[in-house]
Amino acid sequence: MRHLCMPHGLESAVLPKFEALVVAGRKVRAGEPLYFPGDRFQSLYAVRSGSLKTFVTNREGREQITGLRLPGEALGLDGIASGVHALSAVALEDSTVCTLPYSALKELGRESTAMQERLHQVMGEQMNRESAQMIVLGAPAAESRLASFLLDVSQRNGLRGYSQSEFRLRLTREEMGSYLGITLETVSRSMTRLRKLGLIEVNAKEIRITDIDGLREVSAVVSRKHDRTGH
Amino acid sequence: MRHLCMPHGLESAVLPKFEALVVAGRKVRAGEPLYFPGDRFQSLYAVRSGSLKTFVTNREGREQITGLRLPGEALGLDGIASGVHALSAVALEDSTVCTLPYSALKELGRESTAMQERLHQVMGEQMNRESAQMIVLGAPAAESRLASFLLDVSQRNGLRGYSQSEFRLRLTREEMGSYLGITLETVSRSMTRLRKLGLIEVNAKEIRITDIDGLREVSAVVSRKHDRTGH
DNA sequence: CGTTTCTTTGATCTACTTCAAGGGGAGTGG
DNA sequence: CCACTCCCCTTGAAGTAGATCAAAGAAACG
Repeated sequence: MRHLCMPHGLESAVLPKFEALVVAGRKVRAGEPLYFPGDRFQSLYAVRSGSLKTFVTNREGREQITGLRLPGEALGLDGIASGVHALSAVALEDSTVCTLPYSALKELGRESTAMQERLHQVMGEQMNRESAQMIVLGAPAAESRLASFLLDVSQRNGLRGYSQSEFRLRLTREEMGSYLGITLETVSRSMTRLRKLGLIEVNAKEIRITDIDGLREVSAVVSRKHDRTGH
Repeated sequence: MRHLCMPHGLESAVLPKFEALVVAGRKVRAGEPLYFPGDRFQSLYAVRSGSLKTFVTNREGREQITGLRLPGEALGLDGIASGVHALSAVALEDSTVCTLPYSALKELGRESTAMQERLHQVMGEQMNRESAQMIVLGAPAAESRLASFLLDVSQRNGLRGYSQSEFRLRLTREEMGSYLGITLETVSRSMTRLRKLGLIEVNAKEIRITDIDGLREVSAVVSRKHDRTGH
């Protein structure tokens, strides 16, 4: 469990203190919120089991998905800037999260360089993940967006020791579409096309990647040429 | 100048130390890089004058713009996670930046709570800015993307005491398009449409917002209905 | 099991891309 | 100071990927 709450790079000296800090895992049922926009930011979370989505809801009530959090990943950073959460976080299935009170985290950061660095690193990763997503959204076509997304999930699964080639994606087609900037129908059709290309197998939410290199190729295709930069 | 290098919320006690830390402003000529992907991450930067773009270049040499940095804004965070910069940063015009060595920044953070919080805040703002951009890219149509972008720049200008209604945008149409996920032609056409709606005046790179509320309306329009969420 | 929600697939429509061509504006060199 | 060049921007015309509308099948859930 400590494993999932703040995995890499912590020197053993701080570990006991760190563990004392972690509030016992909290359960979040499928469909239930972990936090809402406007909630006071008090803690970071780490997903221990299950998965959650983050999103904003606009005036018209449209849900724009901004992220998917898998086991071992951090959650809640969106509150750091203003002290108030900017996003909604809702469980996609029955899940558990560790709670890391921010005040204690800050204190530990002042005591231990490694702890401070680890915290910065987590934030930095979050930033980089978001720019990467901007890149996906910025240019290419629907099919390659979906391919990028599947590769991303696969890779993140692998990072924590789960299967890279087979996983269950709890997002609906509509949620994926929202995340990828396309409609649910286009998600569905792209899924079918990838399946017919022999790159993946799909069984409802169960995804199996059968040709990861092929998928990488699709994800790299810049079908919107968009591209007279010529550098 | 201290003003632009780390403005809000620093208690006076740390200020002298902080100022000692800031390496004298560095000049970057129009078109010149501040850093490249792969460069070792050693410092954060704050734009003092001018403006810069950040971007990644993909295999095919396409430049995908990920951000625009105006005076008073932080730059370089993309290196925190891995110790190596992930993006390119290039000046759009003759600019100056302050250099804030990261190691010293960390140290100061350990000494002063305010300093630590300020650093976290800067990172948090960066994250939130990026999710906001994902939202722009995720759903609506070209015209509202452009409107959102202009409003964003306007608001950021206002935040630092510059004019909210009139500014010079050094990005080319192609760069804006890349940032917004549309082609340069569509940027141009959308610009024309906003002009004909009486919302902005355009003179090459000079932008004047004449009807900010109208612009807000356009930015909120969800023309791709995309939207059967019905929450 | 029946009801609701999600997914797939088809048919049409449209906004944006692509291709193309002309018109500045800024900088450079004569 | 003009002429030349290089970019960048604008606008037009045509093609297309993806949105929208629609309907039926498949899971999920109580």
